[in-house]
Amino acid sequence: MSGNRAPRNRPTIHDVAAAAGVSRGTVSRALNGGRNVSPAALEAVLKAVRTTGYVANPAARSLVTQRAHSVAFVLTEPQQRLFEDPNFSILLQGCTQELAELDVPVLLMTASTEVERKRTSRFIAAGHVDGVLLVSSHTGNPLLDELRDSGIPVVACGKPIGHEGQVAYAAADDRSGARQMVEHLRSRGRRRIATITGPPDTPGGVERLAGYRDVLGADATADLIAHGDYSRAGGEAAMTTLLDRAPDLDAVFVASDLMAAGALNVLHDSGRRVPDDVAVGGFDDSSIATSTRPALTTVRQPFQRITREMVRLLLEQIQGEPPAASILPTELVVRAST
Amino acid sequence: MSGNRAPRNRPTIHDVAAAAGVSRGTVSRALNGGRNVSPAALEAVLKAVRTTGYVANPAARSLVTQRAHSVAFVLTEPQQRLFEDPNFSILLQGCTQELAELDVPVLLMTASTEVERKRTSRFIAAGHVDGVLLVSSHTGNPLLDELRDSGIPVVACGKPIGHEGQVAYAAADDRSGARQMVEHLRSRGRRRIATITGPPDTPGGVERLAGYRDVLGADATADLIAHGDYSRAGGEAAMTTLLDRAPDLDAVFVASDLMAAGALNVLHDSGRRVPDDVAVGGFDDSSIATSTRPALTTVRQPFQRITREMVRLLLEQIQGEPPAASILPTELVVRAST
DNA sequence: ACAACTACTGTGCACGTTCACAGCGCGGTT
DNA sequence: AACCGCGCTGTGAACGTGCACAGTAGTTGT
Repeated sequence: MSGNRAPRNRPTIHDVAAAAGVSRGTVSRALNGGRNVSPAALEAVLKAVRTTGYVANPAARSLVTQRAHSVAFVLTEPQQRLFEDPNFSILLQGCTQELAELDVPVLLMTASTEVERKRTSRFIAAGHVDGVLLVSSHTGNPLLDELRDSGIPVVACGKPIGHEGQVAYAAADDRSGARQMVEHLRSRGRRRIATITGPPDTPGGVERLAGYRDVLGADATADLIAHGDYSRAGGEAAMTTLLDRAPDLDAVFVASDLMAAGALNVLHDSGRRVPDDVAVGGFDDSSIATSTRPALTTVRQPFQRITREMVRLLLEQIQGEPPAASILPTELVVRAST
Repeated sequence: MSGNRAPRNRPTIHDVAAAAGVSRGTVSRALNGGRNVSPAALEAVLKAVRTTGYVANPAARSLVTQRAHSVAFVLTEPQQRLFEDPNFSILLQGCTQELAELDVPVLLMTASTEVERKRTSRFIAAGHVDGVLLVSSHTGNPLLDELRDSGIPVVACGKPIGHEGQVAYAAADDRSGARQMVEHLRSRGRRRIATITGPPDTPGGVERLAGYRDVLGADATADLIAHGDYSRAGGEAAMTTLLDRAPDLDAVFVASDLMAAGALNVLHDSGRRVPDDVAVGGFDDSSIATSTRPALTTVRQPFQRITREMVRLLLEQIQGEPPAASILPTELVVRAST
């Protein structure tokens, strides 16, 4: 299968021990924690490590410690999302950076198709990683059940509908964030406030709609509510539907910035001015929000805190603690579109 | 350091051997390749694997095979790029998918700061991965030298300036692509064709400018050339400079779609119509190209082929073959902006 | 009949590390 | 004098796998 293998000249812990004039055990102790090692031995070991260029073999360490020292970042969404919606990139980048500081590498895996899901599931069950960061908005994916059954620590991003209390997660306070936005639109004097929601099988789809209803009550009539799928095209389609059903609307709360960008295009094409005729509010405060024309008023998700919490919750579970949840506050960011 | 460890109930190859009534060696042979195994033994092993739920321990396997069975995807750019510029996401997604089919996971690592570079370098030197996919446009990063010295297989994305012939790489034919675009602009009757380049220490910055000069010759005067940094803001700044220096320009070839999006905004704000007053051509054909107004004429980079070649070149090197290069053709995509 | 070959199987070893245990010298207490 | 605890150290035993080697039985060739 492989070609001729080069003679491995990598120094082992034996070489370091010999160079330092101590035993393997002392070298190991000196490098891991350093308890019960005399200053003289410690110095000799460190010097020997420097001269030999020794680096511990991760496979050998994993074999005995039963720890992979790595975690998986699993995306169950269609892969296209990874590069259309900046949210996923931000989450990935945040988690990677957070974990890199702890010297824990991140394995990127996808599970959007049946084949991929099986592969990923088998891979994780093989013990290749110590834990899983699961980014999956849609519910009903059997991967979460499989992971839970295999007993591996998991942290979801966003409330895992149907698994609350069983699976750890970190999420923004979607409902309260939606309330902030709709109240803001009202305070601007808007009375016919429509909404474009996320898919009803996602926490963002459910919670942000609930926040919208909290504020509008009976004013939240069915003609003012259209469903999107978090894609730009979905936002365009939903906005078209809304204009058709309620041409007199004077504001739209859109459940994601990407969909809001699509909605802005449709509003522009219909001849309406934003915000003069129609105010538009987004959700996420992703990089898109500042590049639309006009710049988007939106609800900032604290992504940095979310990724930090995801990592913390995962490491806690790896240490043996039970799964917990973290819900983080959002912030209204007012720009030119409202 | 860790809590109380659960009693490992994971079945080992011993358990499978016992259940199948054969020896460990036979199980190993049956699962790897299956040469010299009797049909009866093979079936017994497969059945035992099913009943026990056995999955090979990757650490133990790596320890003996001296292979990590994983590769690293290393990004040396500022991290912000990962989620602002869709190109990186596409490369990452493509490589991940390509490798997933071979059951090779991808470790995502960054090396934008000094600390990160050292960490990544040390990590790779530890033998945690079999090879490196290096996405680094800027030259002069010492990581490439470090990796080469450590003898690990590396494939760069884009020609590694100053390392040609030493490091394998896959890249689009930037120069020829730029020629295609500038010739297209000329064929539309444009005569004052400006360009916004990439940074001069990147292959795209150098080659695409060279292609522009190939076509324009003496018409490529200095006032028509502005430098960008592949960011949207950089595109805006460069476009502003160009309009200031050459207000009579009637076309711009921009070395990336993201910068072109920025340029479009500036042109719009200056009251110019695209393409009536100024034609705009981009480069990449990233997802941005279809979401600008008007949609962007651009040069398509064959990202799928690039990632496929990167993976192929890497696997080849891991098998012991010398580093090679792959240069792939581009394609002009005409939309509304020219 | 004997040797040689083929197809298959079992066993020992090595991979490089961590961990538990035992041993050591030393000073202080019983 | 015997004992104990303490800080430090070396040693053997895993961890689970793949591979080289030797060995077996059956078939073929001379």
